[in-house]
Amino acid sequence: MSVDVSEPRRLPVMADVARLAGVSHQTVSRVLNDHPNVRGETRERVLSAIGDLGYRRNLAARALVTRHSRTLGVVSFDTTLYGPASTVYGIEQAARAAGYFVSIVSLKTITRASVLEAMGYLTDHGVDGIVVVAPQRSAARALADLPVDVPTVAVEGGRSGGGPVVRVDQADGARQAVEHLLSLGHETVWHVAGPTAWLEAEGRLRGWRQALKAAGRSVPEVIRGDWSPRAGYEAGHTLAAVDGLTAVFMANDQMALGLLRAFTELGVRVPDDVSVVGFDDIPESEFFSPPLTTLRQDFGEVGRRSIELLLQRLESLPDGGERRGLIPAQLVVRGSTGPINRRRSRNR
Amino acid sequence: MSVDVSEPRRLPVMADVARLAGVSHQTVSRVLNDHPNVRGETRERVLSAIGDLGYRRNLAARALVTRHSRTLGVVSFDTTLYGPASTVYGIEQAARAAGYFVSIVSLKTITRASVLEAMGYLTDHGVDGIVVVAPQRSAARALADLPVDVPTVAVEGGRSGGGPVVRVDQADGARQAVEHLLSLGHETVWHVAGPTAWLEAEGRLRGWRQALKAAGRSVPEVIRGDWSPRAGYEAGHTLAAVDGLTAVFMANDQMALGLLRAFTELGVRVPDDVSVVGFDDIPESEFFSPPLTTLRQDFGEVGRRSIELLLQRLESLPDGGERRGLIPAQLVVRGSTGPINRRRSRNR
DNA sequence: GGGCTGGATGTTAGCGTTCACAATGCTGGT
DNA sequence: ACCAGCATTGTGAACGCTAACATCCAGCCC
Repeated sequence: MSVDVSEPRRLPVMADVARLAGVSHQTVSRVLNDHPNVRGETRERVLSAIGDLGYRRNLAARALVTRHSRTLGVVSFDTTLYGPASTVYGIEQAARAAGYFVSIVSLKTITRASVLEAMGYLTDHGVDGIVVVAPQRSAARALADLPVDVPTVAVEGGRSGGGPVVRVDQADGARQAVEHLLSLGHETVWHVAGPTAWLEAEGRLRGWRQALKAAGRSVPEVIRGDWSPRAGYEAGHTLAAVDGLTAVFMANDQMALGLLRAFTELGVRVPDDVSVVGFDDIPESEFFSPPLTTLRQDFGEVGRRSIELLLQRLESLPDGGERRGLIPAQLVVRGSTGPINRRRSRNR
Repeated sequence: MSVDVSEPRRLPVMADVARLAGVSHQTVSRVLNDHPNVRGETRERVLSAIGDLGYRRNLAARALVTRHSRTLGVVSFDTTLYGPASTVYGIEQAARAAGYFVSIVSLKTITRASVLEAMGYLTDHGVDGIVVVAPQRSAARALADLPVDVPTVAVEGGRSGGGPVVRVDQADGARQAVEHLLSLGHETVWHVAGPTAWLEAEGRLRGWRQALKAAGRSVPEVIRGDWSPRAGYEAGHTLAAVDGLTAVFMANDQMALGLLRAFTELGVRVPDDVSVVGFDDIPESEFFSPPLTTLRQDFGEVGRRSIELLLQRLESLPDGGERRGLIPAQLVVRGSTGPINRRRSRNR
């Protein structure tokens, strides 16, 4: 009795396809790479041999000789947060649409060393380009004097080195928030900012301050948070004790949520007593109590633009002159802001 | 006048290191791969040559000959959502800790075809193993009869094929939710479920139903949502009209938020009139109004366990016998649940 | 001291692809 | 009828690494 010990057959390689189609391996390669000079009938024959064998080309071998991998690297900080997660998602979709693959490194902490290590890791793996989504000051600095020679695009990185940067216009968003509140009759606007290490936090802070100054209003003391709802909650307790407070601009929606919670506990009514504006427009914001007025950031567009810029450099496409993508934030007015109520009867 | 046209110098390769260190390239390879039989002094020499030249090994060449890439693939659905994002994050951290790299494919829609395409894409790129984070029924089916021969682990996939699966014990979580509510004196518990296509939704639904039956309670009609806050909001309007309603178990926190919003608008007090339990414990839940009682899923642990199982298969580590990781959900009691209030005076 | 063991190192041959160049055959203009 | 020119196809040599085998030499036992 002979058992059918099927050979541990290797996966088919180009030579196998060539043999079956009765051509040389080079012709197979030409078909695969859409080389123009292949006779239609030959192409058909090769294609059907590929189909029969279930051949798939070995990309490692290809990468070895071409020196590119059609893989893009992404370095990101905390992809658990809505903003980075959405941006990475946008990047991934755009990259794949352009025929690229995406490898990702999520950093727990952003330091010059960790960013550099991540980029080294990615270049070792032969990525053709890198998008760095790391909106902290330290990441921006790490990028500025980069020893790596892989094309790179920064997201929210505002680097000094002049490399391409894609970001949302934070300062302008903050300006819109302030002007919206002032137009409702508020005398001034308080601000709970994000950590100083974050460029986005600084951009929003700057926009807020400038808008107030431009309108000739007093600029209240800045309160700092760490983006978390808890920080907003604590800020809420602080702000509830401020006399004459009527409007607050929170640096992100999560902190706005914490603030709303604190205000609810303390009997501060929104928007009757105090108007609140957030930033990000996370999916939950529309259903806060009250629904949050906030600034929408189009993270998908950020991802797309960064891939676009990266591919421009990679494939030396027509430059378009545009080295920076500045994407506007969009004010979404909901129930958490309203006209100032001068006859309010808050009890503190 | 002679211009110093510096050669477009290639990156150093192993042969360059070998020459500088006065050894053969194979010895360099041995040093790099921690082969035991290299004299200490030789190793030092090689290492310092590597340092001087800034040599980094070419992983494409390595992958070509070894047939592994030390890269793991992740197929995921909508990494914008908190759950998938956290899981992917956990996977990435665990993989990197184990010396693996992570490539990711995010799917917009889950179909058998799209999952298969993603996996083909990943195998083309030579990944050594794949984690599929795609908690829909269709993804589970796609995995069941997989033509690809790469080791795979499913997350939340509960496949019939018997491959390894890591998941949170949804049904048990739902049971905890129901028992918590019953213990507070509620007669029965309504449920707003997720889409039928999602295995998690079905698991929670099953657990809810079984727990009610086990306690001999009536099982109300199921309401379906799509996980979004808006769906919860609409369910809130429906449920506010239900007579005798005192407790609701929402299939996720986002829908719970929408429900809370609807109840606020309609004057239904939580927890005085109705108690509400969510599922997920997103960072925002603690700051809802009121803070949400919910079931915490340890997504990081899910990621770690899935990598652990995958590596077991890849490196044929001691199996541990465990082909499935079942991770318990943990009840977090907050302000949205309370004892039944029989003398309530709701006005409908 | 001769053969044997085993550590340390070198040599050679791929891995599967693309690139550069060569070779072939066909067309058409003169 | 001849040759240029082009489309089509084939040949051989990289790409940079690891695996397998070969070699050398020291130490050891009987």
